[in-house]
Amino acid sequence: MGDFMQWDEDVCIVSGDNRDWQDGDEPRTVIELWCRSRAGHSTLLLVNGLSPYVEISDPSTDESSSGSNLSLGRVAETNGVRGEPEPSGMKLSTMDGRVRPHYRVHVRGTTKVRGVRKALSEFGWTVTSADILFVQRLLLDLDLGPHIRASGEVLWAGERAPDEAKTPENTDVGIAEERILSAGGSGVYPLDMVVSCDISGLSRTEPFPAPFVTMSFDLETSIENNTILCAAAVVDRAGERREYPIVGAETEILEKLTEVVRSEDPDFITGYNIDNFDLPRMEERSEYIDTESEMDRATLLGWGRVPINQAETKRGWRRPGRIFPNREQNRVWTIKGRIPLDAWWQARQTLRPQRESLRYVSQLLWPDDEEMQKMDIDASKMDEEWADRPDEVLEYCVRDTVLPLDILEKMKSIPRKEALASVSLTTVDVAATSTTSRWIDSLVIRLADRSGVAVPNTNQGPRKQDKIAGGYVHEVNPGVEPWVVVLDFKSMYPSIMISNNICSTTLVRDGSEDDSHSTSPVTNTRYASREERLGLVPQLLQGLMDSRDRHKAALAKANEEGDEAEAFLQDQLQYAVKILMNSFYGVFASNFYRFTHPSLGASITEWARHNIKEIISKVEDDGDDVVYSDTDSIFVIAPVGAAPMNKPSGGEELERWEDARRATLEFGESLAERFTREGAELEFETALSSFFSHGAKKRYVGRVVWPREEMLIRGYEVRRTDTFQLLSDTMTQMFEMILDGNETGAVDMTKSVIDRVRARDVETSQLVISRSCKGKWNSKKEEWDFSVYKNEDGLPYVRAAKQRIEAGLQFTPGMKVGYIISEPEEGQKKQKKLAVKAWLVDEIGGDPPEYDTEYYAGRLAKSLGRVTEAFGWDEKNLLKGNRQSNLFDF
DNA sequence: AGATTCGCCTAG
DNA sequence: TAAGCTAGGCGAATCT
Repeated sequence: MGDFMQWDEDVCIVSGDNRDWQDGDEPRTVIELWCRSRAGHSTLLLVNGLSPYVEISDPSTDESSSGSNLSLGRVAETNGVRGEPEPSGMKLSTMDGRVRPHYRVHVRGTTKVRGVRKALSEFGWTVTSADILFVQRLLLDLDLGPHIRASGEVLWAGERAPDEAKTPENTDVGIAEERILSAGGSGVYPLDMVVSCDISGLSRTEPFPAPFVTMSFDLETSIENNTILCAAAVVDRAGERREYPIVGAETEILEKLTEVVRSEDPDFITGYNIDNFDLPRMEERSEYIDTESEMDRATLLGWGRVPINQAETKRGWRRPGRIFPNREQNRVWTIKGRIPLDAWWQARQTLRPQRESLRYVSQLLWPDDEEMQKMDIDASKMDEEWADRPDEVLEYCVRDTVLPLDILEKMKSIPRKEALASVSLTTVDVAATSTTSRWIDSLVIRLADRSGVAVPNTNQGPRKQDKIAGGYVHEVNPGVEPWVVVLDFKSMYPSIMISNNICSTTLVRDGSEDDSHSTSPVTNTRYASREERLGLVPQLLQGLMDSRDRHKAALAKANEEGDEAEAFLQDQLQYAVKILMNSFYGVFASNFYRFTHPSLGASITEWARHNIKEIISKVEDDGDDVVYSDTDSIFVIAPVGAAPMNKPSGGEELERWEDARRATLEFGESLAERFTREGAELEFETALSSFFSHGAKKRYVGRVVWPREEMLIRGYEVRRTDTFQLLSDTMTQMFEMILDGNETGAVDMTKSVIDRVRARDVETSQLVISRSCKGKWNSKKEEWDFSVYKNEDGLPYVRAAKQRIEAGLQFTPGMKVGYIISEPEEGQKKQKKLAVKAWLVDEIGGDPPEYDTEYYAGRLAKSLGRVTEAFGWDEKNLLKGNRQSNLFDF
């Protein structure tokens, strides 16, 4: 037996899984951690030493009980239980607010947990901590985050492994495989290294930017028969890109693509719309191609980061082999050990583009780069294109794999996920593809385990329950108001949770009343004082607030020292903390979360409404006017006397303007100071030289003069992705003029735009409207199903989606569908519905459809008329088309 | 013509 | 099933 190579290094955990195995007679569970090292190679860690467990308590016991009334012996004899239950001390149950003795019950493998949980519940035990993934359990129990130091023995060292890690044994596939199997692994994993370690070999490290490897891919497929015509992949390894154009028979294409995945070993897999197009298509084609066995199919689609062997390819009970990409119940795709990250979805979430085609998004990001937006292949006629000019199609395919990498890079998607993983202490895949409740679980359960609080299971079943009341929104009057200050509460909901100690562990449930309690203003919901018991959530939120301050300080320091990399890292971290803090309220106001109670969310908003209303009435008592308020903000007119709203270019007028600005700032600061108290910091956010609303809540505009000069627009069409560009641009221009006091000019400008529309003097692309459209694939009928809608053909965007599909273009549930309202054709004139024409120019070029001039003139007049009506010009007036708005128009 | 319903999108 | 929340505006179709 040769020597084992001892090894330790810093890695970032991409993803994890667990594997039950037999160590002789002993059932064991090993945790597999797929990691990227700080130095750049990939490492699979096989971690042994932790066994799955659940916790139990006897509901008939309480704080004074020395044992349980139910039989612990019977627990030990239950099928799947390992050994005797161990007392784990007195714990608080957040289900009933009682403290009672708890026991830890070890289970013989993760697959037995479900059965043990069921059996013990039937005996009358309350079972807790029973729905936590075993990988998550490792991070919780060892208090790890994604960035760890790992030390163990190198079982396998592949080509890209550091030379100093290599020995004759660990570079020999046969020997390595044997050693991996006896450490609980499944074979030689397709990573640079496989390292075996014990839980004692893992410890948390400071976050560092891991040099992840990303692969982007794209398929071109036949519209006639769905076959794959060609494919491309590009791999980004520390900024170095390698392109793989792939042609050949369909089987060959799939094999080559799979070979790229297995040899390049990427952590992230991206592409444009891979979730809904490329991955499902590959699954379908690989199943269609007649293979002898799942082992054979693995050569076509074995993208999972596991060895290709019988165990990994075999379909288990309700579970396909780990070797294949898999989509559970039509939801997100999982690829074991890797992270599928669809560039389409990321772009949509981050950029909120008006349209979502790859072409449109590229143009948005790189308006000057023609090469990136070039579209010389008609995707709706792919079969002909492929027959006529395969080289160009392949080139087009390669370009469409490069763009998603550039898009992710531009949006900093991957560093953001890594930062979120770091602050929420989860693996990177959980941060990237999971949901807010999982991030919060990671922090809350960790603290609960250390604080003697039992961890209940996630609430199952359909949601019923009444909605809780939300924030307060103040009425707003139509018109312009000069010189307004905007103040808002800093992190309002988190602050309320902290200062009132709101948590399921502190909620007073027994009706007791004590002066020390924190009592909500209207419903008198009570929470224990911090001194009596500091809530888990307030404790976590305070920690997050402090850590955000630390990251911000580190960011400032790094900027000062010119350390760009460090500044970037700290900025990502502080931003991730902000996101995470703001997620708490939503999760705790939901009704499925394990640590929630209907009172929690309701008390938070109750305090919020109380606080803001109290300030409004105090400000008004002082004689100042509150013009608007939404949830945590308040807009107050600054008493500055008569001063010009728009900045004069010089002279005495400019001085008066500057005096007004100075007085406004002083007023804002004085309000902030006056109303800030412990745990409720009211910040002076912005000063406006003018504020306008047409009188609807959540829709307003302001000219900001402090802390920077800009226009602030909220709610209006300008902000929305479902209006057309011309409306958005015209409205922006109109607001500029209104805020300068030039109301007549605004009306004239608007009228002239309406005239131009009527004269067909605008580009049709300025008139595209787009909205998200749902839909389900009906695999029996082989068609898209829009029956989620009560009246599918009554919705313009659904009609447009159907036209898209008809034209042979892709449709993805949830995608934004663009369309134009056109003149109704002769036969349709009687119809009351709008004549919709799908906008396909972005994808297949060609002539745009003719637009309906009266419809667009009407839409402009309606939206802009709502605004101008505030000073006497209504929709009808705008439509009159009389450009000179002088006195005679009235 | 006004009211009602559905559905999307935004503010916070 | 898996799942952050509520308040609010408005367009289009449809009903009265």
